Amino acid sequence: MKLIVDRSEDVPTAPSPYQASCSTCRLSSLCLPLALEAAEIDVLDRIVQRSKPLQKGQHLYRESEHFQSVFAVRSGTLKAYRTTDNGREQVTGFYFPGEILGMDGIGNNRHASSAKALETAAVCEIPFTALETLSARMPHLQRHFFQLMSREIAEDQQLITLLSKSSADARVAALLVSISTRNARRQLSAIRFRLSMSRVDIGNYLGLTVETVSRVFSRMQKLGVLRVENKEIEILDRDALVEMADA
Amino acid sequence: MKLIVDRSEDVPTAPSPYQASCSTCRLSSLCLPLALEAAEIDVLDRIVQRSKPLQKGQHLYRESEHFQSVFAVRSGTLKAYRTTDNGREQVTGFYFPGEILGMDGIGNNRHASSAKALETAAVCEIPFTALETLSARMPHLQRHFFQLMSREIAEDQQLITLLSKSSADARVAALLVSISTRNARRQLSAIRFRLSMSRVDIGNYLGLTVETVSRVFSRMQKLGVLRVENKEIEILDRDALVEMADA
DNA sequence: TTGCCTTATTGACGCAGGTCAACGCCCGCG
DNA sequence: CGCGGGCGTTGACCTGCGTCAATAAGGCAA
Repeated sequence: MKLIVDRSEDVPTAPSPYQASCSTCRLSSLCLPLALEAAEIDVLDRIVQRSKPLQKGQHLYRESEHFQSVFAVRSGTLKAYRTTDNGREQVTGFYFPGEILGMDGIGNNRHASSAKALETAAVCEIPFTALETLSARMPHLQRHFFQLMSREIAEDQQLITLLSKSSADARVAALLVSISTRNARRQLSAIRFRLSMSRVDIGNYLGLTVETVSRVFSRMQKLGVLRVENKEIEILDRDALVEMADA
Repeated sequence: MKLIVDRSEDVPTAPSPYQASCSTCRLSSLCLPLALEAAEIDVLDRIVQRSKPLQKGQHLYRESEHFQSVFAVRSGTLKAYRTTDNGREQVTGFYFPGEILGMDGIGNNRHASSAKALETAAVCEIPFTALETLSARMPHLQRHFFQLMSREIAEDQQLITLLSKSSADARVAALLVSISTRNARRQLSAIRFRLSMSRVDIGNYLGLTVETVSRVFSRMQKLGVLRVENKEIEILDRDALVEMADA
């Protein structure tokens, strides 16, 4: 039996300065530095590790691997997923620049999910023990990290609600609205964007089959709510979409 | 328009020592004190507030109320739920003795859900700012609280998987297994217990209708997996139940 | 105890979305 | 440039669960 996980396709953790610092990062207003003062950011900066970008399909970490760090997305998109006992996959989230992933691993020192790049992606690695030490010294940071985790809980609960109650149309609409909103926060277009995830991933995340996702897209296009061209999405009627999202 | 929330049925927060201390609490091995040393427990003890028990149906807190504290269940059961934009209710969790609730409110200083007693219940209130201050001084406590939040995330993700992929049978089976396991941790019977929640709550939590829940119970009884008598449940074949839970 | 009201069970029926199958279209690779 | 394999779309059919309705069984008040 093979005890060593094959990491040949995974990213090396060798330190190498792919980007200057948190203080010059244009995502600092979304990411961990939020709510920190300049001096504090510098301290945080010293524990953050930047490594070479992940290629599409590469894993950042895998379920049940030893947990060591949380990660901030710098560019690109990642998906988190877990494998169920009966071998199926469940996508638990998509992560865009400025967002933090890996927090589900703190609970018992093992990653509770796997994370994989959906396209070329760069991340910042934040060693957790260092973050803990720093948090004890910097109340702002401690507070902020508690908040980030709490928000992850609240967002998961929203997804639970979506999966528990909503129609296929509502689920797809909710995802599109969510992506649109998150794009806006990053100063990107809220009405025109490229889906970095496949239809399979979307369906998996939303608890639908690929066919249903496809049909919903077609239907929304026919209704004049969306324009869909492969992975390119244009939202033509955002209000209608928001409406559909809680129907 | 009424700006003051009606709290007439809610619990008063007046301090009154309904129970001695964390160090004598028989739940200390499940709850916040876990992983703390005796001296540390005493410090924690001083910030915990114990108030008079909640009656069945009473709210502990309500969605969008100002967030101030997290709570540990001492006895009884509570349910957490949120109200969707279109007015429906979504049960997001059940909380048994030794478990912590309210952590979803940290993110933006408002409770993201409401919590209501399903039967007479006693809770310990842990003011969050005090907990933060203490955490900065006691690394064990900080670590433990990070872990608790992380586990809540991981559990929500499990529920997401359940709702996204599983049949009605699997959902009900998974809930029963979960309750059974949590009972065992509290040294209670893992095979015979009373459901403190209604069929409506179960259905709501699992994304099913009352009728379906009822039918699943009947079916499982016919198969000899369960014995159901109103709220009393006896698990006759735990292995079969576990099997069903991931089918 | 009686009576009322809420909760649970059971049956008949319909439909949203899953399943299966066929086909077209990107896109990466030789 | 042409070929092959994954990805996406569409259609036809099927089924698990929701919906509606009727009845039973608790449980609490008086």
